[in-house]
Amino acid sequence: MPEGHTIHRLAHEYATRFTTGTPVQVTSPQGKFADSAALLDTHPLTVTEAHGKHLFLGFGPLGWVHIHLGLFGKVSFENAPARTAAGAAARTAPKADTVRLHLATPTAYADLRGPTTCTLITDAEKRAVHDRLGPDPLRADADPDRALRRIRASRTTIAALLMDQKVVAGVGNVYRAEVLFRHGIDPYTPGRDLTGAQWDAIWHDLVALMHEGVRLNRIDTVRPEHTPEAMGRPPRKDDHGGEVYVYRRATMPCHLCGSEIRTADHAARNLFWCPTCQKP
DNA sequence: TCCTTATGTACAA
DNA sequence: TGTACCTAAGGAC
Repeated sequence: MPEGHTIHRLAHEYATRFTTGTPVQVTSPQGKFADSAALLDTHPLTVTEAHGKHLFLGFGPLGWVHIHLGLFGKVSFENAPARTAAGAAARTAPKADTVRLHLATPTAYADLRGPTTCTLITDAEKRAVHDRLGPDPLRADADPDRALRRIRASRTTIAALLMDQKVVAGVGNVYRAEVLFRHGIDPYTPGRDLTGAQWDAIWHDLVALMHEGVRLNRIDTVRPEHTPEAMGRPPRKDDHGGEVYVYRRATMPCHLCGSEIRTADHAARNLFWCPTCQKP
């Protein structure tokens, strides 16, 4: 389940295994990508790229596979030959195959499941995707001033603006909640009231946090002085792994001030914040 | 075994 | 603002 760090890591993982000049076997066991898979089958993958939560697999003149994981999408990699369909069927329950995109070489394979987008697109269509995305803290070409101009022109809350991929690309619900906590910013602050210094701090923190996310393959936002070891509290027992300040900690005490962490439905997502540490 | 939930987005009204 | 879509894990029974 992905925020931008996941997608950048996937771009790197696909590249490591498949941009080797070796022809790649491309199939769609689940069927929804079958026609395009047939077109790409046995061609080499030449380059991969990520912008925000969008992933692009380049097949040279044949175009790009545009992937968006949505809320549930996942990719699994194996550094081993793929089992044959017959072998796989013998080993698994007679449940429908959910693999939308299967890439395979003699030494590795990758299975994509549950994406909201997996389509073959042209260079022009890819450009259009980039054009509607804001700066990505994980890309070297990102211009944070572009984001600030949109933020300062908006009455929408900074919480909602951070999730708007036209404003900033790659930030999701966890980084949004955590970066606002780390800078003591009330999530309901209107964009136009955010100071340049606040945005500067948010942006540079996102760059650092998200690079760390790519490296660890995990969202970890707690400063060294606030870790469970440093503060003598039990580590987080949770499926997401990383240590966080507020994300999914509703009703639990704030690590810094002890106040109950609050949650609210905000623009169709769950927002989490500390009412004491994040004052207007 | 069923139900809920989820790190997301697009589209309709 | 509500709804549709895609999958799998975890918890309640």
